[in-house]
Amino acid sequence: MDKVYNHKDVEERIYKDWEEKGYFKPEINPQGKPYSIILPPTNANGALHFGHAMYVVEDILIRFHRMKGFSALWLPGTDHAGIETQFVFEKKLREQGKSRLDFKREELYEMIKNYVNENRGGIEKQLRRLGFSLDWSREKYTLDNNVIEIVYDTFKKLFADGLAYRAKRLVNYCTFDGTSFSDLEVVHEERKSLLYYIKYGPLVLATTRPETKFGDTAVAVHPNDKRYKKYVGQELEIETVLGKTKIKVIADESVDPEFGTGVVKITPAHDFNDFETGKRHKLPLKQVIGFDGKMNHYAGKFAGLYVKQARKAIVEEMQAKGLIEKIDENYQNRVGLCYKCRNILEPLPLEQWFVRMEPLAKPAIEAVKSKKIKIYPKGFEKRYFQFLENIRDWNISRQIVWGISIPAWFREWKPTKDIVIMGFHQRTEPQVLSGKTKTYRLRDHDFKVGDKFAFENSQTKKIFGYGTIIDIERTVVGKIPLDDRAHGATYKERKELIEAFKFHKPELGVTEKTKAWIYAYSFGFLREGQVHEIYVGEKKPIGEGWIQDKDTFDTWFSSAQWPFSTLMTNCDCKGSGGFFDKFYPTSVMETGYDILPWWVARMAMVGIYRTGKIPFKNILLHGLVNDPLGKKMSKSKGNVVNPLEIVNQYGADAVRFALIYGNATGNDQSLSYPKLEAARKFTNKLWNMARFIEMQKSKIKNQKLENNLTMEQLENIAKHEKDKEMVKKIGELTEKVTEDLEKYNFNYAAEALYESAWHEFADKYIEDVKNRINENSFLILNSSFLILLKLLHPFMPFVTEEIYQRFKFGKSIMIDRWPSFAKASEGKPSL
RNA sequence: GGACGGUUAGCUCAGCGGUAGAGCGCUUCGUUUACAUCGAAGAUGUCAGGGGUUCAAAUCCCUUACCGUCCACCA
Repeated sequence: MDKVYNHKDVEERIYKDWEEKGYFKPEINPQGKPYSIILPPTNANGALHFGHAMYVVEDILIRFHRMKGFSALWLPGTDHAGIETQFVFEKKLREQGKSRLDFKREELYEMIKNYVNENRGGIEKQLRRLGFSLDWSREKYTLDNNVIEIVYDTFKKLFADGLAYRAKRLVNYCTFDGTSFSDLEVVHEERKSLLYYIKYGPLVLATTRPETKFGDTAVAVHPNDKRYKKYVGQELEIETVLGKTKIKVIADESVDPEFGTGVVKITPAHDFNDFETGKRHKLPLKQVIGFDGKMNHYAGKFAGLYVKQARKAIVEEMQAKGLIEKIDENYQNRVGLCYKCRNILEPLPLEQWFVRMEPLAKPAIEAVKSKKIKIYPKGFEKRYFQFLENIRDWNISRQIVWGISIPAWFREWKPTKDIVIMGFHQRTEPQVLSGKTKTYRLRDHDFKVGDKFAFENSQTKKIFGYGTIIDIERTVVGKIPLDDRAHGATYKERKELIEAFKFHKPELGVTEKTKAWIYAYSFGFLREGQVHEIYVGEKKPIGEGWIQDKDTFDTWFSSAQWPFSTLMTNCDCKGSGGFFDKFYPTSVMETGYDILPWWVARMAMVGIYRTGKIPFKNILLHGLVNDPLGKKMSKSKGNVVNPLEIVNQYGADAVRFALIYGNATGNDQSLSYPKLEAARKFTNKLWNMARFIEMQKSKIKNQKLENNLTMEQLENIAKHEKDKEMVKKIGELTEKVTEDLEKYNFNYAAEALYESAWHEFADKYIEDVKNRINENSFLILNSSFLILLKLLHPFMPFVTEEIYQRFKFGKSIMIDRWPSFAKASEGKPSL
């Protein structure tokens, strides 16, 4: 053995050997109880960063359980990372003087696909460098066909249950990147904005966005504001930069009389608050800013200007016309920025797919409250609840090409002459508009599948949408499902349903046995003159004129399904049942706390919804690795440290140990070079302890001493006081490390191991035994060292394996068993 | 505007009800025949400030300050 441990001679060779021998597969413990972790999917196009290095926690758990005899599965996978990847690619295009707009959708998709394929496999190699015992034969990709199928099925189920619906709403739209984002993806930033006080006829109002005034469809005041009471309900004639126009004054509770002048302009198409106010007062949506970020024709001579330019030009002209009373230059507000390009997001009205969150969030909350899912460290429970309790519907449409296309089809509605009308009570109209796809009837409308009909508001007699019948069920009231989300309304008891029917047809004397018809339909709405039908399914429906939804799913929509989509598409290849049955729910979901709402909470919701079971039993969250000065690593700051360089320099074992040692689970840490150096020295110390023992071996006559003894055997043969003490200490250490690992107290275990190995075993025990070595004490020395190695193996897999193989003539430590200790032995022999 | 986390030795951080801990650094001595090193011994802290609970508080409660993070549609 060399005097110094050289990780470069060891790590690559050993990893290859492990992988070739199939040690990472759960099959190596065929009888074991299942233990499973799904690795958070890494960006297929990405490179390793310290966030990935923290997954060492998962490797520790997997190696620990594998040695304990579990059938342990650690399943890797990669994510197409839609927005991330498309934007990286677009940046490349820009460098070549091109843009995404120069290509057709299909072309762009192919280009990105090729680009990703060229880079794929990179991150997997890097994860191997860290020693991660991932079952690579089971690796999945979010764009694998069978994964996509599962994503489609989930979407279809959501649609059929009335939980996925299409609605035109204001979305956070980045006019630079050309896509909308979910609420979570908006970065809010405090900014100093100019607050303009603008004259609206006799009124003055304050706004930061004078350029949206062309989209104003009202001005609002608080209903109790005495100053303005006389104007409410009036139509004011006002002077604008485009000449005279008229505007209505409304009263709305949402107006804060204290802010500005207490008057606010209502621009439903460009402000989230105003959109809501507009809905309450049935104000028209007047979009004056286009998806290209430019003013449209409503802006008159300002049309074609970008928002910023338009604001400047309009303000100048207003000032010239004396329409601006004053400008407050010290006003602070928060603006929503695109998390990718940092441009200001424009709230724009767009028709998108939304997922109703409340029905999904409730069981996810309940799962944690009832301890079916446990969160570690416990402090994160609050954040989990906070997010789920205040959740809003999730916008899952993205206007990018790199992603899973949405299996939905639209077509323009062409009413036929003999269009049939189906009446809906006024109060059910909102249900239909938000995605109701079933209706119960007591009258046979003589519909056939494929028939078209118009939705009519029975009270106002107005047509508000169209539909095509896709399924008809003839039944009786008593057999109508009460908890049918696709019907919009759900009933707790049959009584309520019968009441509802009586409301519409009192003359029939409805009972459970009354005949009923259930019509399921695809639906389309009348909106601003546009009419279209919606159909959900992968295949183009029969009929003319269907066009597929051009959008793709939010990447997190597929990620949210990762625990079951990976397991449903994997098997143990012996035909004895799929991985889903065996490994779902997974044992632990381990990831950085920063994606708790983005990913973990959504997995909990979607997992429970789709499979009826929790997706994982435990949530374990690790902290962030900051730069040595404690600042968050980021490309823009230029302080990103490449973990591979650190691995090259210190060895994977040292990097792993340094990340665990002295850092409480879930806490952030700063990358510490002294700690890395200390960990490197620790690997070297272990190496030299082994070297010392090897040297002693030659002094011993009995050469059969290579076999390690169990704790029980050691206890029996220890004669010398110091030997007995050592055996006792090793037993206690085994117990402590086992407990700490089971409780996810990785740092405790690492610290105890470091302390015991170095300061007890090496400094005290070896120093003592050195001068009195004989066959008996050598056995103790050798065997307790091997136990130490096994305890250390989950943390430092490479050195421990290299030494172990030398001691055991090539046998792997990975297929040895975790040491058991007399006191709390699980009743299994330790070898 | 809400919420969470942090504030402990020069530095990086553990500890979270029972007389202050680790790594690195520092001081002294020793070793260089397991250890590009290692060992032995040592110094160093009103555990952010204030108040409270307790026989006992770095550890629980309240409060203040500073730092950090997350969430939130105020023109």
